[in-house]
Amino acid sequence: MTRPPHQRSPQQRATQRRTTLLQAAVELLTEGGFPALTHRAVAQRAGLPLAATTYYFTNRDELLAQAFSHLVDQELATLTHHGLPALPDQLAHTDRLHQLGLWELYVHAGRHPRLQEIARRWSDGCLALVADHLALPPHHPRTRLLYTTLYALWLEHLVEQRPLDELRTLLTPAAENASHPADPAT
Amino acid sequence: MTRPPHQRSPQQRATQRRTTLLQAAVELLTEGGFPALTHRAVAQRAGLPLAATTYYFTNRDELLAQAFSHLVDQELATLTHHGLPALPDQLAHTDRLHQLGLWELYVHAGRHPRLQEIARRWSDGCLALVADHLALPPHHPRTRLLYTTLYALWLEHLVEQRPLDELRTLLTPAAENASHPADPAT
DNA sequence: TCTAAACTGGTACATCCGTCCCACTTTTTG
DNA sequence: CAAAAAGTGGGACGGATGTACCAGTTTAGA
Repeated sequence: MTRPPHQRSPQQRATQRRTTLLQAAVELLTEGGFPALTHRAVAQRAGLPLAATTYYFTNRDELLAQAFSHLVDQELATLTHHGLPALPDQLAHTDRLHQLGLWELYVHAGRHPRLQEIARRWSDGCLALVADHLALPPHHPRTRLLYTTLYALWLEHLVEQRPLDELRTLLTPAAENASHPADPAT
Repeated sequence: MTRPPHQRSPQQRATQRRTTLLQAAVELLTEGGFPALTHRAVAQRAGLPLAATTYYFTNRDELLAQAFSHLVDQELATLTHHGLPALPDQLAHTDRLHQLGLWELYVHAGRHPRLQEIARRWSDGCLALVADHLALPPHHPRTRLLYTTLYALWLEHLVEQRPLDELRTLLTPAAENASHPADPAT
């Protein structure tokens, strides 16, 4: 036991510092939006000196990109773990700003080609999730239809804080019928 | 001729200055995103002194909110003038960043209650446009369905720069059938 | 063991930002 | 016509930010 028990080797300590910084960046980003992502804030939240942020990430843009990637990975993992039908409950219970941060980054990617590939990974992951739910290939029209509807209702809920009823009914087994509005009632 | 010909009365000059500043703010916002909206940049683009921005708008937030409102008005007017079916061509031809700026502001509104009502005006306007296109009430399931699909495909195109084919087929008259994937082919 | 590389952390710098202040002119009001 | 109000423009202030620098330490490879 020549080392403190909570850190193995120095390069392991280094990579742990990296992820600590990344996690801090993600939290700040989701809590306060883009302006909250400053080197100083990240360092303080991670309990590390300011210079650590510039040492592990060349740019603020770099930090942003990697935080985005990190967030996408996390969110996609959570989503696949809980399954699509649990999405409405998750939206209702987990922090709204957390979800919002992800979508802010997604839209932000429209201006930065570097981020675009990450944005595509996010939407591809969501589409795959829907395909899995329907047991259909991703390119199938019905998969696409449910995907786009989900996409829109999700974001609309986050931004405008509208009720989730529509989304809920879409994801119940009866959605098979609901997504075919062939019945011209009213 | 006691006045220069290009300005009538002083309060007319004042309101014109207001709108000039607002227009400059909208342009900067759509060209460079949020960080581009600074008092100095707005003043410079409008050809006015820096203090004019703080004179006509108490806050940067005020300026942002009014610019957002201005942009929504503009865009909604253009959209209703050209009609929904022209949307894909418009998306393909007009500046992508311009459209993107609007959606950035829309998502940004999720964090600022003051902006939320403007965001709702935007989405309500879009929904009304779709309802008009289909000659159905806004609450009709089919209206909602086309609206959400449009919403998602539009934003996906802007952010990820994916082709617009899907959107195009949705808005052709044949969309009546395309939006009912009742045919379980494949 | 010795040297080059990686890592650490404190600090300094130049820049840009929002906002305030103040002198000055023009317009409206009583 | 006088005085109050609104409009105008130049400049300054305090604060925050990204990033560079550098002295010191620790680790890895010869």
